[in-house]
Amino acid sequence: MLRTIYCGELREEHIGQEVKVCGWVQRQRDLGGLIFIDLRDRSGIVQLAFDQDSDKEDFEKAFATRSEYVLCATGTVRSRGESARNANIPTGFIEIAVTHLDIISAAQTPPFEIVDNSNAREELRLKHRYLDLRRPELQSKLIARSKITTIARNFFADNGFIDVETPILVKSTPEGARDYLVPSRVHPGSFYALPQSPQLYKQLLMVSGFDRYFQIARCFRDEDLRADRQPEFTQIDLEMSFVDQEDIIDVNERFLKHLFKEFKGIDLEIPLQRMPYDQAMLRYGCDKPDLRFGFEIVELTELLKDCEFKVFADTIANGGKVRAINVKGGGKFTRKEIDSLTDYVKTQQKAKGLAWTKNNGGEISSSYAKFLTEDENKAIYDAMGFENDDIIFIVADKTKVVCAALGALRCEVARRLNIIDPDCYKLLWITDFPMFEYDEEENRYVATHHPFTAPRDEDLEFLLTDPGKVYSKAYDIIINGSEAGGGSVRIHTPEVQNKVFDAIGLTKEESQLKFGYLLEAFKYGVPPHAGLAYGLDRLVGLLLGTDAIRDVIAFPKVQNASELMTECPSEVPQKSLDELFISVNPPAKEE
RNA sequence: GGCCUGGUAGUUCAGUUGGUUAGAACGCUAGCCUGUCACGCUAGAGGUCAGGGGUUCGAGUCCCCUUCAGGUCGCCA
Repeated sequence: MLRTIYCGELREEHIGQEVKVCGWVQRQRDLGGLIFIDLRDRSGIVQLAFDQDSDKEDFEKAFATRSEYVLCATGTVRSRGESARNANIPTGFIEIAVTHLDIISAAQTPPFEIVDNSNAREELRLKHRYLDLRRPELQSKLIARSKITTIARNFFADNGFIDVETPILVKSTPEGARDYLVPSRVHPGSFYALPQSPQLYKQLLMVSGFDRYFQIARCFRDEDLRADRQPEFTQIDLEMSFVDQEDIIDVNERFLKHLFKEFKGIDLEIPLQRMPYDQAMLRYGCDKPDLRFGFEIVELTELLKDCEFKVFADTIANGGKVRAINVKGGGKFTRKEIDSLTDYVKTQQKAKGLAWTKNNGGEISSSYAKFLTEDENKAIYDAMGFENDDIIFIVADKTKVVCAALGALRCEVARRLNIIDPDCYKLLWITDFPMFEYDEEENRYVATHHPFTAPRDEDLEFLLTDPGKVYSKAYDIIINGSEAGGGSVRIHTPEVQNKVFDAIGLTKEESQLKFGYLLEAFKYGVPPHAGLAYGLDRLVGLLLGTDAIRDVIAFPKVQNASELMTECPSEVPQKSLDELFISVNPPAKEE
């Protein structure tokens, strides 16, 4: 071993001891006859000291030392003089009087300084991710992620879950997200897919009788990226047999309580709040409501259906809705700020606009009030609980657009008003999702969750007659307005499974071709089963208070799904393509 | 695929109405300095203003295209 202790672990109790430390040079301070070096490893920083008493050769090495050199130093821990202490760092009361210094590796000046709160642009940092990862801030995030997975592994192991690895090369299932395809050399023209999730394998493990399955599983989706979406991501994936929705919710509430206690020291109150999907859409305009603030959506359609204002009346006459939120403390928004919010709303599902009334210190102004009667305006005030310093935002549009616009707006104003407490965690379950959504482009129903989700028992009769009326036994766990995980009770009879395939327009032949092995397995004795998967990257991000999951992934991809450091994906030699019987038609390039 | 924001020294940025030789801070290099810890002081090097085209007597600045990065809508069963 080159080292006897980590830099950041040294304290006054080590004074007098001879130690060996290794690390990177954070900074060298040359005072002439005296040189200090801050040596950094993952635990922190310790000061190395060199003076006239030091070995002459060591002193010259210390003089030649530059940022990010890798050093190994042997020396004696000594107290710093009373006046020379640095109370700002944990090792600030001691230093190492170096008796032997090895420069293990020199370093070029890095392209950006390795310091926390680095302002260097992310593009550059990602190109040199190994340097960015030297920053304590990023190191602590990955260390935290490791703690969280350890807590999860231990919890689920303690609760009887068995960790099983499922394949990475799987059968392509073109339902849902795009697959990453992997060609097979020994099967020319045939392709594996990378799994979007271990969904069917974990169900088959239930058929096999493992009863409780758990895996920290890498998943892949070839879709566009977002701050909280990477093409490869990690799930904490689990499945249980002989259970229903309540059992899944129970074990996961206990897990979350344990996780929040262990990792954040927060006592989570369980059982958590639950809200059916329809109610969430009505009150918050989305299926992942952020409950850290109010501004609930209020239905005004009935109240305004006979009004003279064409924008509202026509929308209602055409089957649309008029709904509103009351932003407490928004009365002070300037016209400019309101315009900016209007622009923001227009980016949501192409909403047409935003009507508003504000009360700024008793002075009431409005974009629409003059088109309504006094009674109608009064009725809106009453319905909204309109008071001093409030602003009412109204959106009139198709139901879907109203939900999207107001749902996004309430979050946006909360951000702008800066009323979100970063230490506050609001968790809830969203339940009773619609089983199907109608896909306008494909002219058919598609599964909202996935087609193995069980319909509610009471809705079974509508499965083929009126799929739009069917709700499912699906549930999402929402943390601070972010979907941290989701799951469902699964279908476990071939009859129901075939009906669902039928409802989404899959013919017998197609379903046999895509999922035949599952249907076959279901003929041999299936336990009722259900499960859930957490988005680990998002969960870690939420617990660390970062929106961009890039920050909690060691080597993330950028928005066009490439990796700046390795520059993948990349072209391959023609020979590799020939071996796979693949020919590439390059996209037409302009001369 | 659409929309928005950004790209000026190694880094982070400033750069007025289009006008002389494009600046600052940090970093870097060299010298001085025995208690610094964002050490200090002195001097110095460092620029294809993302790339291409256009307007103009003159473009970092205005226009067009391309490209890269970020955000977002579509997409993500």
